[in-house]
Amino acid sequence: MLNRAVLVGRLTRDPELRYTANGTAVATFTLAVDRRFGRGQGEREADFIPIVTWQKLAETCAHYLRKGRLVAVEGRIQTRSYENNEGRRVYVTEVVADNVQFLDGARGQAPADGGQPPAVDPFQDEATPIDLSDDELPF
Amino acid sequence: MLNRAVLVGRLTRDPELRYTANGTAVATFTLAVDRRFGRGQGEREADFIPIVTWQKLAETCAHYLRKGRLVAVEGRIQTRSYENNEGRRVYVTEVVADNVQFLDGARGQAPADGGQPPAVDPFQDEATPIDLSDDELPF
Amino acid sequence: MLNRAVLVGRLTRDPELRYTANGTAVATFTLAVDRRFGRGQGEREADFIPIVTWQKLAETCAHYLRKGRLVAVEGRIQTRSYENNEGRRVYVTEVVADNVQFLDGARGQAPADGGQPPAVDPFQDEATPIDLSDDELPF
Amino acid sequence: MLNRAVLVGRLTRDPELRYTANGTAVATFTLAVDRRFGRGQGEREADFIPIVTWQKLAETCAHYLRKGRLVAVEGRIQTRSYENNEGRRVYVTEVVADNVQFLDGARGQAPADGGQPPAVDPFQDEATPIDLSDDELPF
DNA sequence: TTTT
DNA sequence: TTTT
Repeated sequence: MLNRAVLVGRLTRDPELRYTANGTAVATFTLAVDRRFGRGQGEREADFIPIVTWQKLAETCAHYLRKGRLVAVEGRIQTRSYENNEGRRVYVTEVVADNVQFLDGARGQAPADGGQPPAVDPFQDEATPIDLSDDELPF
Repeated sequence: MLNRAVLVGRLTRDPELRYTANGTAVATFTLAVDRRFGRGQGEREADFIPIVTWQKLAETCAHYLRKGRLVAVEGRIQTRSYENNEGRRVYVTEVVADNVQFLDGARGQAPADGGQPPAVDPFQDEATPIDLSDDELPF
Repeated sequence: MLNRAVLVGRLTRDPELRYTANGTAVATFTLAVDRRFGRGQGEREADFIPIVTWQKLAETCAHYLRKGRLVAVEGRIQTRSYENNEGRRVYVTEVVADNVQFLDGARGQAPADGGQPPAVDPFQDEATPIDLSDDELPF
Repeated sequence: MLNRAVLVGRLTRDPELRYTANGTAVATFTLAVDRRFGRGQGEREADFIPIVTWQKLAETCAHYLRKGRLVAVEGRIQTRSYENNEGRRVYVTEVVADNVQFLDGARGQAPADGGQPPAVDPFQDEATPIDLSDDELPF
């Protein structure tokens, strides 16, 4: 009915880019979101939140983001389960991002994949949300 | 740095109320958040999102909410891991709610626990977020 | 860069439906969002937040919503200014909604405009956000 | 019932710090939130969103923030009206922030007010929301 | 298994 | 393991 998450944090590692069986790009990364607490707010901990992006946004993230970069992420919380290689059902909760903003201003840095920029303008504001529910995630 | 989730959905079952070693109330439940998709939006699926609440808000939720009730939940996404009874490390992602709004208007219904209302006014707007990071979750 | 508002509240009156010079539908209404405060949370006040919706979502809102209905609204905060009929510049801040969820379950009620349902399925989840920035708002 | 705004943008000028009749600190500033649109996302515009903060958070913002700084702001949308100096009723919509994150990493920069840091640790995560509804805003 |  |  309504499902929205907004996060600001840093990538714990470079994004991973894969493709589904029918060729749709999927990028995944983990966001470390710091949290302060305790009287005086001196203590610090982080939540590590798994992010998934699709299509052009996935390719943009894979191309421009890398470990340590600061980003804002908007999306919805998704739950899914899959059978792991030991035959166990594993439950996953992650954020499916439809908007990723680069907050570091590091456009001049070398891209994470060392390669060519994707054909589309990477600095777009919004992903085009298309029905991908039939896609089998490759992980 | 910034971590906010906002959800509207229905409880999949009555909340569970427990207490930590040092007596803090914790209530947990799962929210079914419907999602429509496909051309014509005819298809429907749900995300099932685990919710945790603490203290007075936990007792209020346990007392007034039950399976099927419509609520709005605000909180932050948290990740944690624990050792399960087979000695495996299990990773959990859930929403720690600091605001739960009852949207059904079913205040006159029998409470989920059939008992006495909690001492505090249940229709408060915001939980008082206190540092509970040392608390060992009983699950 | 990132601009998201999420609201749950009730319409203060029936939505108003208008059309821009080039025929785009625009619906406006005001949302009363209750807030509790004070020790004991006994006191209650409301914020009255102006909402704008466009296109199909506008027609759906105008057709199905009416004064008093409970809705969840997602969108971005927008500021604009215009010259009023006394020649003064007036500044307006409002929420441009791209998702409106009907929370009352009053699908069987008479529609606000007493007429035919719009051709599209009204119970869609997401508006199709199209560039309307050149449209001159008729108010 | 539920009222949450999340913004990332830049200050259009240094914050203004004032005090209410009974000595409560209030800081105000405007956030420019860029938006991209059009095919290719080449066009760019901004929403200019008025922000209000109270108490310690107000003093922290006034002390550390200045024009151009990038921040994330969380809060609720508030509407109020007041009589201006011409005797007209003016309606204002603004975001009352309870969390402001500094995203520039410019902790070493000279503070906006050129003075002493406030006594409290400025890098706290959350404002302590206290009932200030009786306070008369000095503007 | 985690980022600054 | 899921709600209307």
